Amino acid sequence: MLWNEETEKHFFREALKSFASPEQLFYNLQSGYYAYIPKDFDSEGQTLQSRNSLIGQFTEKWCKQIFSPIAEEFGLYAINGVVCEEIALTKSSSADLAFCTKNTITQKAEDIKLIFEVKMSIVSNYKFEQPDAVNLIGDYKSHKGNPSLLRSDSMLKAIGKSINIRVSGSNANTIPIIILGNSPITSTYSKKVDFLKSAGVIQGFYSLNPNPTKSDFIFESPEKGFITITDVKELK
DNA sequence: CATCGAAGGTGCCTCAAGGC
DNA sequence: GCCTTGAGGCACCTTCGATG
Repeated sequence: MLWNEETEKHFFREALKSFASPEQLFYNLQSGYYAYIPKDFDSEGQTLQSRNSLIGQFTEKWCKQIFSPIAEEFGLYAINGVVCEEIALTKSSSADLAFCTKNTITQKAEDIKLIFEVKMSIVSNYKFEQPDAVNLIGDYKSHKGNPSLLRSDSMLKAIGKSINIRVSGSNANTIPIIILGNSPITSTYSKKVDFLKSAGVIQGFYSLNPNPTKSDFIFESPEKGFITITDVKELK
């Protein structure tokens, strides 16, 4: 299964059940608990920070799970947090996910076959009702937050990290880099992702969320530098 | 045990472009 | 001309790992 609203509800339910308080996961507004600030709502001075790390770790593990069977078919391991000093993957800035020939965190460059950078977050908006109900109240166009690849910051971070790998030495030249998101991109990056692909810097930006909204969205870029994955077969 | 730095993803502010 | 919309950039807070 690719990313959908159930995935997001699952994240909230599991986090609430095992370790997180509602205040860590949702905005606590006067009218209730919200995943994002709905448009036209007052944020009441809040900027939620406590969810960031949690959703970051969740999405990186989620990507590992969905890619593991594919890696195995190629005789490779899908590993989170891969370190390889010679291509700028340090302990503090490791590869979110990578396909490797050996099942270890620290790798030699020649054993890394594919690098993923994960840039995913909660996409739609939800309202939490005590004790454990999480209900969809709108897609990403209905709230103030820009999820995943729709944020310029996220695109710049992904591009910057990829360039950092590319300029670290000749060892990094032949390893493909894929950016994984769960939202579309903005129109202003459509041509840029195609140029990054043709220039050989980043081999693709993939959205693993087939239905981010019921209204219009950018499904793919002209040269397929950005694509929306619609089933697991296509992903392979 | 304390400190520091980096990465995680959020809302706010500004400004330019487009619609009327 | 004014108003709306959206992209870009910034500051923010939390967490975690490395280092002293």
